[in-house]
Amino acid sequence: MPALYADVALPIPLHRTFTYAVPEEFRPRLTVGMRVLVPFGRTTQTGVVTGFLDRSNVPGIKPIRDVLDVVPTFAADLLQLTRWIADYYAASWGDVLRAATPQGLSIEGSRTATLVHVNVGLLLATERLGKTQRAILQSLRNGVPMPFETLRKRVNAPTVASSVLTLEALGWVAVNDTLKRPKASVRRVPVVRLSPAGREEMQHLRGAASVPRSLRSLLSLADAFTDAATFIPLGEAADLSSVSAATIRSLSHRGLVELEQREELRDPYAGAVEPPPQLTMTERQRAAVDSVTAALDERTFCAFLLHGITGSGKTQVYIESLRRALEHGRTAIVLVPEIALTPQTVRRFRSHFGDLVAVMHSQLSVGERYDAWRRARDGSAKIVIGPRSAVFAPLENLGLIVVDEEHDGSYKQYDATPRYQGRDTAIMRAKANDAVVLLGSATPSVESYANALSGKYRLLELPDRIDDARLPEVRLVDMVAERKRRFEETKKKVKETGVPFPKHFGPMSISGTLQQEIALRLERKEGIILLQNRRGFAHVLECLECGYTERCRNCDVTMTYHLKSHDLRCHYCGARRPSAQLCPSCLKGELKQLSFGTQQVHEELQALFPKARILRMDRDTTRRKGSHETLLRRFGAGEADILLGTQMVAKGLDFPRVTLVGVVSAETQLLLPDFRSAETTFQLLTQVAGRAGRSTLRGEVLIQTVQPQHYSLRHAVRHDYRSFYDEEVRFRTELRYPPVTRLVLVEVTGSDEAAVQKAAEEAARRIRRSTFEGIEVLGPAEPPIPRLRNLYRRHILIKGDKRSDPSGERVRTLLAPLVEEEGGWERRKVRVTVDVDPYGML
DNA sequence: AGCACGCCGACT
DNA sequence: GTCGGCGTGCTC
Repeated sequence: MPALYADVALPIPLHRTFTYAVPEEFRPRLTVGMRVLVPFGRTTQTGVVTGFLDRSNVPGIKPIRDVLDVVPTFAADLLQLTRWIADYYAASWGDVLRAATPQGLSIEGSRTATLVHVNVGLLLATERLGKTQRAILQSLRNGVPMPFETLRKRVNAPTVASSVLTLEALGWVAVNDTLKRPKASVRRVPVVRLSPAGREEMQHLRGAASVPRSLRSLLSLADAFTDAATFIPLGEAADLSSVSAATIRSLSHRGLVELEQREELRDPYAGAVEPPPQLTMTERQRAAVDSVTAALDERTFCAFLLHGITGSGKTQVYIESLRRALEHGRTAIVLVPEIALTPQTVRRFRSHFGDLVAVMHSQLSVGERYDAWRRARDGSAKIVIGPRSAVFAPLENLGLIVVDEEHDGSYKQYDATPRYQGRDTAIMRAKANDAVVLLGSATPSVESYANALSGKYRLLELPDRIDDARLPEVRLVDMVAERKRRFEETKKKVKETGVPFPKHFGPMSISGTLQQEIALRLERKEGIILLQNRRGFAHVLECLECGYTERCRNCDVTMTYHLKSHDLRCHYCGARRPSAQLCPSCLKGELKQLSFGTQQVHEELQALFPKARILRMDRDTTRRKGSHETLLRRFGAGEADILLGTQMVAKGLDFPRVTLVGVVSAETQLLLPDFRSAETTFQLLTQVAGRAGRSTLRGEVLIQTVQPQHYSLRHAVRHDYRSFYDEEVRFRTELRYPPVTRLVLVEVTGSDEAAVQKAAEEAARRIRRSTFEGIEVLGPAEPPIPRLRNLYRRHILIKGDKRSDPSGERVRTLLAPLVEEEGGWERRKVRVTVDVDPYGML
């Protein structure tokens, strides 16, 4: 018997479900995983049915207003997975489900206000009304219903509801509950073909001496069809035959052609199919594929870590493994870092699997994304490729999940709930589906490599480059020594020639060594890539006398100097300020730029090599959609000699002509106040080094640094991941960081610093009250960026021993007093966010 | 997260 | 005396 009540998860930060009555009419067809429209307070929400009940003693139960699905949006495995995310990452189930729903599928209730009173002018003239109320009446004066949200923006008020409702009580305004249509829908196009009658008529006409005027169009139309039985789009038929769409429609009225509406799938990557290149695998690659295949055969969960150096052919292993999964009649997901999801990546998979591949990408339109999701669900797509959120692809019979560049930080959502890790979620999903996970990287995360060494994952290694190309030679350039040398040289020159000593002997970003190598490549017409990462940490103005730096008044970080506009900008909140010439602190020194961003390096390079063609690639030059692609293509085509940019250049394409990679300063990454900085430095350097010398030409990499003795750099020079790992894991163990511990970062923010501090102390007290063996609670502390977008911040860091608490269950009990008591203390003037397994901790 | 209810300062 | 500020509590 169908149940009377349903539990519904709602996209609100309350960690529980709500019970609704299921009206008679919905009972036969409503199932778990379907989206429903429910009344909630004074609003309407889209929720997901998570279970059924035969009885409930919740007082004042309301009925479900509508059922939005015919087929459940969430199959059982996805419901379970989202539940796990909610539990593990301390988020509400409804919020997780919303994150897993294709964009545009949710329906939001919205209230609209309509003017009822006839004469606004009279009201405004005669009645005594508040400012907001007057503005509302003004906005509504033309009688068109307006959603509260629009109204709120129009009158520029923080909230508009109470004022409108007052006006409603006075009888001047009517309030209606309306629903916004979902943005994504199925697109249909008319298609046409000749009907049997039409085909018969054609036979007659072809034999006939003269064609009646009324049938001439049929004759021309027939040319458009290569095959009488298949439908072609109406527009196409009209174009090919020069018969207007209206005429074709009239032919259909006479029964000579058939018109139908066909669902069309919006696919921006359509036609990107190329014949696959011949696959000849190395012994190692074959062994890796065989291991994956064996696990697929067994139909049990198994996780592999594929450690393959750059250029070792990891993608081929992915492709062959995917092929095997498909042969087993199973489906697959390929997760890639957001930045790597380029048309080239897609084309590579499309060339092997054609239309069986569906692409999910945040840059697709809502409709395109919805169609990709639909193709996954109805089984017409067997492989879904996409970033983090593609882990929620509604595939049935999932056999394989590939996580490319598994160490990449973009798998962790850090800026919104749920703060989940896509790679770890993939592992949980595979586990629940008896599927195989293949994590691939040239520089595995310390966490994953530890799992591989402990036997939790199986390690597959590709230690050789596929084309037998040699790894590039990597050299460190000691910038301290370099500066000293340059100082001595200048001094000598001053002595010899008598020219005055330069007024500002500021640091230069390009060392003599790097300069020489660049000159050599320019002469040989070989490509050069220069990396200068972290825009926000460069371009800083410092006082030459006292070392003062200009800081943002909202965010308390050093501001960045922009050459074009000659002003200072905050990288975080976007605030601008003109830059002072004289130090406002000591009033003596001059403010000068002591470190470098891509723009500064660009200018210096151009001065050193006036003839060199330099392409700059950073967030400023790639803001426009597709410009990233264009820049890479231009460089690849040899339109420029030097590609200069931020981390983006490390993840681009392979350019055979590149023989020199220069890292302007390893410190920009290494000096970040984060426990992972050595790891991310090693990863970045290895990755960018991999850009050099993929062809027959041997590549060379120069890394400029002030601490050439640092282990991260030393091991990067020798391409020695394992030694780096050993040293890094020792440091992590000593300081009790992952992988030996599990971190939970509790952040308290608010505009009242004292309140933030107080709330943070209270939060820390509550956490400590229930602490237990193996748990360490640090803080509250001021984070490296103590103020962001005018909000003060405090961090509390929880370190939990992973061995005694492998699932994180026990650590979660500590968070209960923070997340369960939604009201009360934390609602005051501060916000508390919980980030389990955080990435950056700035 | 919204939204409503309710209690205190600045305006007619 | 009211308007509307935000602190507090609730939503099936």
